[in-house]
Amino acid sequence: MMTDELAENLSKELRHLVLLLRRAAAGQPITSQQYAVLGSLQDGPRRMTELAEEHGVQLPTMTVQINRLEEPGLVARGADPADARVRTVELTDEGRARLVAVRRARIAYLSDRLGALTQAEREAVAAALPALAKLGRP
Amino acid sequence: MMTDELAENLSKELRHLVLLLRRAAAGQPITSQQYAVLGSLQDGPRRMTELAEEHGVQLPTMTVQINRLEEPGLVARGADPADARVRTVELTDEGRARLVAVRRARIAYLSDRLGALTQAEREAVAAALPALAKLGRP
DNA sequence: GAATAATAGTTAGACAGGCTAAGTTAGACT
DNA sequence: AGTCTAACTTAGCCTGTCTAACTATTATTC
Repeated sequence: MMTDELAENLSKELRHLVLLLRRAAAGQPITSQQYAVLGSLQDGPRRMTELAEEHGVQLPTMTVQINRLEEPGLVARGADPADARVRTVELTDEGRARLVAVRRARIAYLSDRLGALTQAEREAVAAALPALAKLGRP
Repeated sequence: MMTDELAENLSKELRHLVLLLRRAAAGQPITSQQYAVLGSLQDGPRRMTELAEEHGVQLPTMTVQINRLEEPGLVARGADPADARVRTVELTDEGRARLVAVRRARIAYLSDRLGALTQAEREAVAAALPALAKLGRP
């Protein structure tokens, strides 16, 4: 297999990316997961099932996540008028503000880190992003 | 800043990579972190402090990790003859076997996923790996 | 149309992974 | 000898994840 060597190298580097992610999230008022969930809500209300699927977790996990975002008022639960079993979730104004602030901080951090690369390295990262995105969602 | 747009896109894709990592680790006999720690031991014994630093965690976290690897006999603790405060950790034969098996499974999974990309996409990923590695360790 | 299935969520209990604070033991340094 | 520092471990807390079991609602089927 031609891809085996690449797979091996990719496997080694995934750990570094986890560390990068940890550092990018450090010191922020919400966790990386909470940020991701808020991001899913920015274009309007979603149902629990959708959110769970989108984030690759089971429903109970999403219930817990949403509980923890609801408690400080970052999201609000609603109901689907067409189906009383369904709970919808949407951003509050405060949640939206938080999302924007955290996004800004994250981008600033990554931008700073990217600044430590050479121009060629940045271009290589940019060129690989679509493929990495594709890898992540089977 | 020129890098801001790249940072924004990278930020978006990091989540997909987390999912990739989760899937690559799913169904294996040890967790992703445990695998990473075993990997650090393959070239010989290490001290706790080294391991913690290398994995970007605090010492107590590594203590717990090693406890969980020691209990099923995948690693063994030893002593440093020169300094009685230091604990060393090394792979057992079983730990080494486990490491090899999990590595093989991970690579097989990633190789399979990479097979779903085009040749050009694989090349883009390969070209970006060094830069991604550099990003992850500041 | 009542009984049964399936669907959407939640609750409860378990475990890994991470942290800080505090304790222990051993070396280093006046 | 006495104090300071270093290397670990222990304890307690939190997040993130899971499965199993429960509730409530909708869909199906006879």
